[in-house]
Amino acid sequence: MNLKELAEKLGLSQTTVSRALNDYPEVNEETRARIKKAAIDNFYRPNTRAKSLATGLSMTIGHLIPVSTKHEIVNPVFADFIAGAGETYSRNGYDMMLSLVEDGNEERAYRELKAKGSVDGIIVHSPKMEDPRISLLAEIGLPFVVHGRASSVTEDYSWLDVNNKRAFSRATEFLFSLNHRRIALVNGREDLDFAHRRRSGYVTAHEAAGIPVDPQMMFSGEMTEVQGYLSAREALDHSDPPTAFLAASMISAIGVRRAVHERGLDVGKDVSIVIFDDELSYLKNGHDVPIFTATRSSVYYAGQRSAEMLLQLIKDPAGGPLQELLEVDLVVGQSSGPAPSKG
Amino acid sequence: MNLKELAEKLGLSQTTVSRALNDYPEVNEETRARIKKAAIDNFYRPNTRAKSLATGLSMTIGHLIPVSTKHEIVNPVFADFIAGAGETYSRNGYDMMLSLVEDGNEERAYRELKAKGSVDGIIVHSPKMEDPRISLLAEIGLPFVVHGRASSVTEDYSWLDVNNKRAFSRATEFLFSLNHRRIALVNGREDLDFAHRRRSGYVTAHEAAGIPVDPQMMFSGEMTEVQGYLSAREALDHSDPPTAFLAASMISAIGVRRAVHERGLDVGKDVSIVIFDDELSYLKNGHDVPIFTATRSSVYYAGQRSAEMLLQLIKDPAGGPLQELLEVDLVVGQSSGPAPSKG
DNA sequence: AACAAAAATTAAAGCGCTTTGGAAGAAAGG
DNA sequence: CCTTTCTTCCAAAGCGCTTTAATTTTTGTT
Repeated sequence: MNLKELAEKLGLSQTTVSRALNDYPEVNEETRARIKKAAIDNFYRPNTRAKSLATGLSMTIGHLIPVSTKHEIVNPVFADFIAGAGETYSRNGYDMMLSLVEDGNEERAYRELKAKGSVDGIIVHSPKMEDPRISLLAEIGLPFVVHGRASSVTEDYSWLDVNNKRAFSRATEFLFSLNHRRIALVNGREDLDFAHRRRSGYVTAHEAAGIPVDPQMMFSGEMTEVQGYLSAREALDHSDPPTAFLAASMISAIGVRRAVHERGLDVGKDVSIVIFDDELSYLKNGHDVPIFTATRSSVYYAGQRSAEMLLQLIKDPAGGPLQELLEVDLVVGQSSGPAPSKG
Repeated sequence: MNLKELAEKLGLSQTTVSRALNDYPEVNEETRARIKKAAIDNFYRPNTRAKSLATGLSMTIGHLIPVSTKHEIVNPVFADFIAGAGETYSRNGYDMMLSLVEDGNEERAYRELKAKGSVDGIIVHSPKMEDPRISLLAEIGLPFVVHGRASSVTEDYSWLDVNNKRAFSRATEFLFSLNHRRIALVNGREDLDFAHRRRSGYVTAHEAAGIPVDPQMMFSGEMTEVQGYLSAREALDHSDPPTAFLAASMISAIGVRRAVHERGLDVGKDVSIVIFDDELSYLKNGHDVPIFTATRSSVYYAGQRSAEMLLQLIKDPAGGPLQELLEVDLVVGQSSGPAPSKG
C-alpha cells in the first residue's frame, strides 16, 4: 500500500493524506482522524527511500567501524555501544547503518557516504591520537560525534568521552594507597587516543607520588585475552615483578588473571588487579561483589548519549559542538588488596 | 555532483551518462571512457536513495537483533558475525542496516521493514525452537537466511548452522574417553534452538554410553561470565560434584574456571573443561596451545557465508532454499585431562 | 445577501536516478 | 540513390514521496 493507493481509497489527494500523516496544521481534524485510521488499518508505511529523496533526509546514522587487516579484531565494546545507540535511534525513528572500513580506506569511505547521501550523521569510533577523520568530516560537512577524542586535533568538534586519564590516575593512586609500588600497565593500542590518555593517567599518578615508571612494566596492544596473558607473563618473569596490574579491559584482565594463576599466585593477595570496566552486558563484573576492582563506566550508556547528541546536532547544527566527559566510578572488588610485604 | 550536473558538464544526456556508468552496451566505448573518467574526476557517486527508488532495490541487508528487556544482553558473537557479513556486503556493494528489535515487537518490525522498502533481504539471528519469524518472512516475501535453525518449523527455508548437536556429542564422548562420568552442562538459553541442539547432543552421547544424565548437572541461561560462574559453583556444591564441565561458550567457561579456581581446584587436572569456541577475534582460545579443549567453528566465517547465501538468494530467489551445515573441529587444549581417580 | 478572510483541499513540480520508446545519423544492402 | 538496419544518443515518464502555489469551500462581517 503506497500513498497513491491510500489516497485513492480515501477519495482524497496525496497531498492531504501526506499532510495529515505528517501532522501539518492545514488539514481538518476530522479528515486527519479518518486518514490516520485508514493508514493504520492498511498498515501504511511511507517508503523510506522515496521520503528520503523528497525531504533530503536519510533518517539514517552511519557507524563506520575501522577494521585493520593487520589486527582483524572486532572491538567487543562495539556490541554494547551499538546497542545503546540503536535504542536511541529506534526511539527517534532513525535507522542505523553499519560499515566496516579498512584502514587507509577511510577518506574514500567517508566522502562516499556523503556523496551517496546515505546518512544524516556519523558516529566516529576509535579515534587515534591524530585522527584525520575529524577535519575530514568537518570539511565534508556531515554532522558527527566522536566516541572518544583525538588529542592532537585542535579544532572544536563534538565528542563524548570517558575521563580515561583520571580513571587511570585514580586507579593507580588507589594501588599506591595499598602500598603497591610496582604496577604493571596492560594497556590498549597506544596509537588509539583512549589508551594514550590512560597511560598518561598512570604516569601522572606515578610522578605525583614520586615513584618512577618503568617502561618494562608498560605493555600495550589489542585488548584481547591473549595480549593480557602474554603481557602479564612477561611482567611476572621480570626479576623485579609487579605486585599489581592495571588492565585496560575486563578481557585483558582475564588474560592477566590466567597468567597469575599459572604462576600459582593468588589474585587479590599476591597480586592485585584493577581494571577499566566497560560494563559489557555479557561480561558483567560479578553479580554481587565485583570480581575485579575497577574504574567503571557503561559503554552502553555512552552509546545512548552519543546518539542523542548526534541527533541533537542534526536537528540544530548551529547548536554545536557538543561535548561530554563521563566520569568513572571506582568500585572495589575482590581482586585488590594490600601489597605483600617484601619477603 | 549529481547526474544532471555531470551530464551537463559532459554535454550529454543523463540517459547516456547513466547507461555508460552502469555498463549498458548501447553506448560508444569512446564516450563511455570519457564519461567514466569524468565521473572519477568529479567523485560522482549516484545518490543511493534515488537509485533505490528508481530500481526498486535498496541494496541493503537488514540484521534484526533481538533484545529482550528481560535480559538486555547483547550476544557477543554478533560483533564477529556482523564483521564477517559486513565484509561480504561491502565487497558486493551492499549496505548493512542494524535494528534492535524488542521481544514481542518482532512481527511489526519485520512487516515494517518490508513496507518501508528499506531492505532487500534479512538475516535472522538467534532463532528459537519455534520461531514465528520464519513463516512470517516467508509470507511477507522478503528473502532471508537464518543463522541457525528452528527445530519446530517444518517449512523449507534457507539457513546456515553449525552442527551443534554433533559438536556436543563429540565433546561429551571425548570426556567419556577420559573416564569422566559426571559432566556438568553449562548451556545457553534453551529456548534458543542452538542450545537445545547442544543439549540433545550431550544427552544423546550419555544415552549411547549408557550413562544416566542428571538434571541437576544441567544448567542453562544467558551465556555470560556470571552465569558460568554461578552454574559451576552450584555444580561443585553438589554432594556428587562433576569432574568435567561442558560450556557453551568461551565466556561461560571463563566463569566456570573462576568458580573452579575459587575451590582451589586445578583446571585440566581436578576438573576438565570443554567449550564451544566461536573463535571470537578478541577472545582467541590461546595463541599456541589452546587454553580450552574445544569444539570450534568460526562465527566470522558463518557471517560471511550467511551473507553470501543471502545475496545469492536475492539474485536468484528461485534457486533457494539454500542450506549449509558447518561441522566443528575438536581441538584439544590444556583444560582437559583424565578424570581424577576416585579418592 | 454580498464579499472578504480563513480554512481545507488539490494539481503539479521536484527530489536524483533508471528505463522506455524514439530519433538521428552512419553503415549496409538492393 | 533509396531503403533498411545498426549504432548511438536523447526526451520524457516514472519510482513514491513532500511541498509550493493555486483553487475550492467554509466561515465571518456588514
